[in-house]
Amino acid sequence: MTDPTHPAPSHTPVRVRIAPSPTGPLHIGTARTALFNYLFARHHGGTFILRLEDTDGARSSIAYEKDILDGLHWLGMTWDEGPDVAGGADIGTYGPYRQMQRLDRYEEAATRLLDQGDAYPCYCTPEELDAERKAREAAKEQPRYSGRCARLTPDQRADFLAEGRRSAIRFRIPDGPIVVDDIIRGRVEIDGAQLGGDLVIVRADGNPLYHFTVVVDDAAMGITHVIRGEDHLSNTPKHVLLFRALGAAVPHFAHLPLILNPDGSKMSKRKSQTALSDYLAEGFIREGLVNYLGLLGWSTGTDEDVLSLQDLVDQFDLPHVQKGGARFDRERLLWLNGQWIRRLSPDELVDRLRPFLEADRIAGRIARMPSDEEIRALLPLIRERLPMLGAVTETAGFFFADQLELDPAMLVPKRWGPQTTIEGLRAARAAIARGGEVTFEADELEAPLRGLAEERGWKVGDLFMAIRVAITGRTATPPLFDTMVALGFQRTLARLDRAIEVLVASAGA
RNA sequence: GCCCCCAUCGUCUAGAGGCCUAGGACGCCACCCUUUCAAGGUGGAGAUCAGGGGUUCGAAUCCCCUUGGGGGUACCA
Repeated sequence: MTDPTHPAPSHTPVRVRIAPSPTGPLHIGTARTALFNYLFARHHGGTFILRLEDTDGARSSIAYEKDILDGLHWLGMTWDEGPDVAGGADIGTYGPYRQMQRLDRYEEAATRLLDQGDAYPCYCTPEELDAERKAREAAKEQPRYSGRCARLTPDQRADFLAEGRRSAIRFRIPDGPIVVDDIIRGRVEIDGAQLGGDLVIVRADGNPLYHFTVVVDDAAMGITHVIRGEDHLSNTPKHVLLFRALGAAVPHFAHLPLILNPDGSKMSKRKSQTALSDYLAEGFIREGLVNYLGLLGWSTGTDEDVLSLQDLVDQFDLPHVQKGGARFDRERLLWLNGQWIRRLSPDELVDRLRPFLEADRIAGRIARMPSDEEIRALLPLIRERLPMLGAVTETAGFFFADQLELDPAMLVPKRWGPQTTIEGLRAARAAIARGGEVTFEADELEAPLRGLAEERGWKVGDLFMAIRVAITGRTATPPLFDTMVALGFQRTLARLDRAIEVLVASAGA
């Protein structure tokens, strides 16, 4: 914390925010940015704020707002200020935390900039601007607003008004270097002349624009550290200028590396699964996702890689954030998810599995819904076979089937023919029945069946595989005897009988 | 086009001038365990630290150039 590249937040209480725009479902990148802000806030005992940037009325919706808030909560994050529930009331004293409810503040700030001469009304129409841009393009000049409205006389303004023109408001961007001291990237210097000319901060229809609202809000909410994606780095000089013009303290900036598609471009819906809810629906659990996201672009500097949210809070720091973009690696996420599924308590795992089984029951992928006790009993057989919760039916669905779909070809082990298989299954059935229901236990089943194979000169693997497919319909299953026990004496025998029937029928034909 | 950022195994990364004949993890390949599949264990392949110049007794680490990648450049956020 005394690192020189790490502005000591101990002096001023940390205030950070995540400012999602409810124009789509919670994006995995937004979730990570939120997480890093959250970790930073909690690590330093600061305040984590959620602000909704909903000024794009046409694209914003309460459904997306809900998706975003629910997703962040689901991951385990809580915020100290902002709306706690979608559409709900704000918590915190710097509110409101929805930009649509802060329009008066933007208006006030814009008026101030106008009065100070830092901003001016611009009467150019979109058509004029467009023509200007094209002309510059043709002349191979950089796109940049000419500034034609920057020095209008009162008379000229009156004329435009008389024409019925409405004005946007532009903020003056002076030429000259602007320095951004980024905690992650160091000193970044950009010339104001490269910023595209004076910036529109309020549209002709009166709606304030993003670059303006973020700054007004960050200033008003006392944000001390702006932690966001690298895609905002180039625009930061505009923000710095705005903070200064508004007479506000410029916050510290930390630009995070972007999450990339497998091909290395900025992560997009087109090339990747970006909605957090889609991961949730597949059965990724919060512990796995948080762990993975926390390590995308940041590391502890040690060899540990299975980390809980609390571990991340304890160890998080900005200087260890990577500068280069990070490709999203589903395999690694899957592995971490499996790690965390195995670490869940039995009760917890049953609770998390239940909705997936219910969904598959409704979808008709399993015939009946198992009880909690039944799921719990199966846990030792399936928990290390679940990379994600959604795999439960694939792994254990045969337990809850009324009748297995049996493929005669699959029933016959590679080295065996149909006749041998029928023989083997009949003999196995007899041996199991002979053992009786009382001693129907994994330990008691193995010896007689093994003995049977030896006696008949069969490879145990072949016999066991035939039985396995007969009672599960699959070649890959949990351990055979545990599976039989979980299935129960009667059902095991019934399934063996049916498999024999199926084989006899297909062999006879 | 212009501006900005970045550059260590396929991927995520450790590394802040000598501890590096570059470490860990995922994935991959073997082997062990084993009735299948997993899980677990052990071992292995895998990076001339993008390339080239400097600086230094010494560079993956500092500087410059080149190349490559990414981002930005709206009356979108």
